[in-house]
Amino acid sequence: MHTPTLMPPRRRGRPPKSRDALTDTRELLLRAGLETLTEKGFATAGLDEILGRVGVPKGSFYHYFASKEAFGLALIERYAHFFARKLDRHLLCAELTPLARVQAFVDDAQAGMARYDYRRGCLIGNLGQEMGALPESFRAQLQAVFADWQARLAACLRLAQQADEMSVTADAEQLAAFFWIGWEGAVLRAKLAQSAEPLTVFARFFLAGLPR
Amino acid sequence: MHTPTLMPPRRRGRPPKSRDALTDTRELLLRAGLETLTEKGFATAGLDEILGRVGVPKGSFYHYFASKEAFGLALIERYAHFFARKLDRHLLCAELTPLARVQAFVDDAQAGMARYDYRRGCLIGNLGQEMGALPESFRAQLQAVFADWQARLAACLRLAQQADEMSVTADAEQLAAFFWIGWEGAVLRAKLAQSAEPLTVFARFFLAGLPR
DNA sequence: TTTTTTCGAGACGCTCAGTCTAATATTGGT
DNA sequence: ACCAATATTAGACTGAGCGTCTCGAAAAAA
Repeated sequence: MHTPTLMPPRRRGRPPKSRDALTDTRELLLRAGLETLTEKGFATAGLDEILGRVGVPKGSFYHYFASKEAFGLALIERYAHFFARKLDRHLLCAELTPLARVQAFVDDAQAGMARYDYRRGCLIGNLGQEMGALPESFRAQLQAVFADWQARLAACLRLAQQADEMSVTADAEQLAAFFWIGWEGAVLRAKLAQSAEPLTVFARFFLAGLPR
Repeated sequence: MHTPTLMPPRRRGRPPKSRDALTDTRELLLRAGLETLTEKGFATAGLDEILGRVGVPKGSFYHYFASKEAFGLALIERYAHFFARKLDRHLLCAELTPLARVQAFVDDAQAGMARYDYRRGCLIGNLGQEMGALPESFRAQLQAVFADWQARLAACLRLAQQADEMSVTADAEQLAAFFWIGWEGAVLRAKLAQSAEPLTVFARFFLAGLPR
């Protein structure tokens, strides 16, 4: 069962102090977890699968994480952070008009999904869908992440209003909420259809529907 | 473990010919499966849980269904049928203008989610999200269901164009696609937030964004 | 009646997730 | 240089769920 796919055999005992990001076990686990959970979700993702992927034994896992639940919460945090950075990179890009920034984000996300053949979705969306079977502790976390994304997008939309790309009477906050509500649906459909079309369709009509 | 919750103890042996919908075992299983899968999804839903809920032993299950996968496919079919009827009830309602019919569907769905405290979502959306871990046979089925819903809504939107509620230059088919893409996201968020707000927000902006 | 068909009952094996304990290597203090 | 404390790996262990199988019982058909 253990097929340390491409990692060198791991050494026992307390490790030397210096660990780079490529050998740090905790780091490895988080990365592998992210990949697996974005593809399969929380409940379906087997520990053994994640472990096998990076050749880490179970003992190590439970050294770094108190439980699968704790692991999940750590992943949310990490993913939220990663995503917020990506969002900022686009939505704060001074070289583009505010609405062009939104489109830039969409293009980026699209490329991201294509890169993995539309097998991986959005961790937050995946887990949100699974709330029915997830520890209740996840709910607040996930909602907080959405609130954060919404705030970032709303700020960009307000800039769009200032730049006269959109009516100043519109409610930027609500529009941002609308975007993320629908976006998660688009990601889900893209996974199902194994195509970028749902993403482009959603983005196109979102932008087209914005009050002038 | 077996707590035949509220069903009478089932009788052994070949059953009499007449079975009403309340005692037919296959029917019972499908109903219970629908409840559980809309809450939890496919992978998470344990057979034992579904079985325990209606007091049906495993032997019966595997008498009626070749596998959990076959059961899932049967559920998709049944849910799609149920939903198509609901859709028609609203979208073909002659007493309302076409766009009012869309709103009527939204209101209905909203009430439906509230009835179960926002724990149950859309079976098709749930399974779609899980495709990464589902038998590939599900994919085509699920996409077909979405295509069907899209066609029904598109027809309604074309009526809206004829009734001059919406620009005749708009692409009704694409708009219908847009609706379902986002709607699934809204259902997902409603489950997460345990509130109808995502549904209303999505519907409001969808209708408001329609080209005049 | 006798035979055949239909279905319910639940034990069984297998796989796999998640937990826990023991073993092993490194560090830091003296 | 040694020893204690610490960090990490190794893998055994438990329990749950899926799918199978055999058997039992009752209605239907002959």
